[in-house]
Amino acid sequence: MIGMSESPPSLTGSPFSDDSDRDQDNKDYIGSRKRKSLPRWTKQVRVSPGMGLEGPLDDGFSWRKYGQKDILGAKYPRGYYRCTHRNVQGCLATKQVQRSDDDPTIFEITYRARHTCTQAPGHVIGTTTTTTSTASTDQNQNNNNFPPLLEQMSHHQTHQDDHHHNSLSSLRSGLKVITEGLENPHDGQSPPLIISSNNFNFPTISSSTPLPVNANMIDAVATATAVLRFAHQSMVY
DNA sequence: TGCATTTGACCCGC
DNA sequence: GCGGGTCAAATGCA
Repeated sequence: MIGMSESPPSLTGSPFSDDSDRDQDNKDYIGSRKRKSLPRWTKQVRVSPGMGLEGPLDDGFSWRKYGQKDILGAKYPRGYYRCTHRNVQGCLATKQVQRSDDDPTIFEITYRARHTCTQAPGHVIGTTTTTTSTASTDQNQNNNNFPPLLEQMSHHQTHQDDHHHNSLSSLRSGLKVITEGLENPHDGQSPPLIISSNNFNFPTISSSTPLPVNANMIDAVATATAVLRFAHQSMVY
């Protein structure tokens, strides 16, 4: 599977170390429910008001909700999702969806562990939903592929403007992908990078253009596509 | 009937 | 002890 052949973020440098602990020792994990500090990364997704968005944002993967909790100090409950293929393929990817208190149109999505399933996120390239990484609790080196260089990608994608679908243009107007957490790779001081419709171009699925993509870009493209798919679905609804 | 969601309880880390 | 994260039974839905 493209993009998943690589090792998921690991703290120890040993591929799958974090997840495999839980995976191969799954019984122990279930029995003890011992939590380990998994690598995580966060992205914020802004949606247009009135889109009727609730619950998990469709990032191209199939998520199954397994819990919801009211978080202290948070206005909205936090939803807990895991990969639908967890049982079948042992995919340990999980995500948490927290609606922003300040701006209900912003959803903060925290991903933990990467998909090890073979599920295609509705896109031929990329299998992760990673757009931005915060590696909030763990070392940054976990994220071999994170954070995706959105700016780089944006610049690259700029050359593909001609391929944009007109029908998608309107959708983009209300979307933003906001990075947070880690310092800006350029200056380390900049505020979160905001990718909006003005400076972010979504790739086309059918594009056969051989892109000199790297892993970061693949992740970023996958996420961008996922967000776009969500917007499209919301529009359909 | 099978799968997804809800929700209270349980467990762990701080 | 508290709060966050997960489990699992109950429930809903197609």
